[in-house]
Amino acid sequence: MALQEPINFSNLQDCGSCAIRHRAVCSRCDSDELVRLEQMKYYRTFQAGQTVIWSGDRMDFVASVVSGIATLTQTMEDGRRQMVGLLLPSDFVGRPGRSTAAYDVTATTDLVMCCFRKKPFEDLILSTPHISQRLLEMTLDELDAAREWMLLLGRKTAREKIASLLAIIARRDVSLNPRSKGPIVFDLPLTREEMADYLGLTLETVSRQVSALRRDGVISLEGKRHVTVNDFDRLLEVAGDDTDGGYLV
Amino acid sequence: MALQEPINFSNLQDCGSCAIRHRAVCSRCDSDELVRLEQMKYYRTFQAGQTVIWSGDRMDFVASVVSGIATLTQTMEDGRRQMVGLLLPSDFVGRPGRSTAAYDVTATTDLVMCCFRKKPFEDLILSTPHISQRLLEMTLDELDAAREWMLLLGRKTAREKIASLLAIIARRDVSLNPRSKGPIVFDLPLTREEMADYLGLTLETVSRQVSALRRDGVISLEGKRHVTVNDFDRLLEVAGDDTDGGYLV
DNA sequence: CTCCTGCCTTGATGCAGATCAAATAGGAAC
DNA sequence: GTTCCTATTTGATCTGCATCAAGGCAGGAG
Repeated sequence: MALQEPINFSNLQDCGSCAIRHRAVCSRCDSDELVRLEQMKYYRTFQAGQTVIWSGDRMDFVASVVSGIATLTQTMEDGRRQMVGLLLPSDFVGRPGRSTAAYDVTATTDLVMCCFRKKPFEDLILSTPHISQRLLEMTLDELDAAREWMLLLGRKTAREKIASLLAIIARRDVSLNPRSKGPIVFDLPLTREEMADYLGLTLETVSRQVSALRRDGVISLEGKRHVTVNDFDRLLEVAGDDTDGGYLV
Repeated sequence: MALQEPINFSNLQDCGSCAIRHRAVCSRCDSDELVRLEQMKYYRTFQAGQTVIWSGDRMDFVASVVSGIATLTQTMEDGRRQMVGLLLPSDFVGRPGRSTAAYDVTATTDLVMCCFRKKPFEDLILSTPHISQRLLEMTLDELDAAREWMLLLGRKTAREKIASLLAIIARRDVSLNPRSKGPIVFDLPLTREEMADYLGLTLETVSRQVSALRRDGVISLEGKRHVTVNDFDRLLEVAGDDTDGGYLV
């Protein structure tokens, strides 16, 4: 098909060559099941900063993040905000059997999502254990992550919170671009304010604690976003995590 | 069988007459599926305060809470504790496909659990969509609850936290013993320290804030555990929750 | 009855992180 | 280059909750 056109995600991409094929909700599907999924899927793109959907809005799709990063946040009436999820490529958005969004979903970077029309998707998972089993597995992983975050929010100090967040991002980065040796280097995908919303802090405290970790030699910074983790074990220690659990996954 | 013996849960109870039959992981099962479940199930009882399992221990069962209340807690090396889940009757414990416990599970009251041997249960859910679909639904509910708790832990004040906890317990109590009118009355199922571990506070702060809510007339206390909610809307307001979402569910 | 013991309350004080305020640093538009 | 504009840093001060420290109270054992 129209190969010379500027890329339009609407119909171009087939599941077989999808970058998240082996990790997303569809990872267990056989080719028949993929055919059915392709019939109900469409791509949507968002620019960094755009809102994907507001909490309470009608939501007639579920989706997988294909590329980019999105956030889930809750907001209180007086404006206090808490980020409750960070969605990375292959993560799933939405809930079968629910008609409205429970959280604000925002594109933190440019974002591509693979959306499935909700009704057909709901019908499909009733007949396709491969999808619902994978979805169960992913949901259980998210529940574990949420509970780990509860420990962070309830009991960790600001310094430990920052170190924990950096450790999580560093881990993810290593798993995506494995480099055999040398310090871990990455760009922060979040602003100071977004970090604050994730960690239950103010942006000033985030800034101060990042500076403190730099002063103490745990990390180095070039510009505001580019981070070098000089000693990952040291970072984990500062994060208050069990050091023995610190394998890079 | 031996009807005159003191009650032994091992073989006595059949699923058909089970109190949580319609809410637990088995709620969608047909009678064939129940027969298979019965073959792999056994009951265990715990006294208030007993530990069901320690984080990291081998866990060769999954289970439903039949009666009583259990807690899930995480502990850091230095002893800081955060409760990450409160398990009520019909709630599910354990994770298919995982061999060790991820959290400490403790009986807060006397507790009866309906345990399923893990390997047979895992085999069963592969062939029984009724169970895995119900489990998915319950896991998604828990994820929502965890995320609501993240907002509480990250952004609410001590006063709001206490009010939120009381509101949750009050809601649950109303849904279990609906009384058409009058103030909501219940016994706290948690000690001040357990409340503190749930809310990310110290027990002293919990005690002070409970006293403050009593002083302000939001609640009344008889003894340390018996609570009367004088005005539920007022309680929700203090909790910082959307008042319009305050229907009793 | 008294003496524990576990749970809870209350008071005094300290400090981590919030809040208020200002300065600085990069980009983008021009 | 200059001028905005936004993100970030840094400083000064305040405050909510933690921490440290005494009791109080109810229930069980003797």
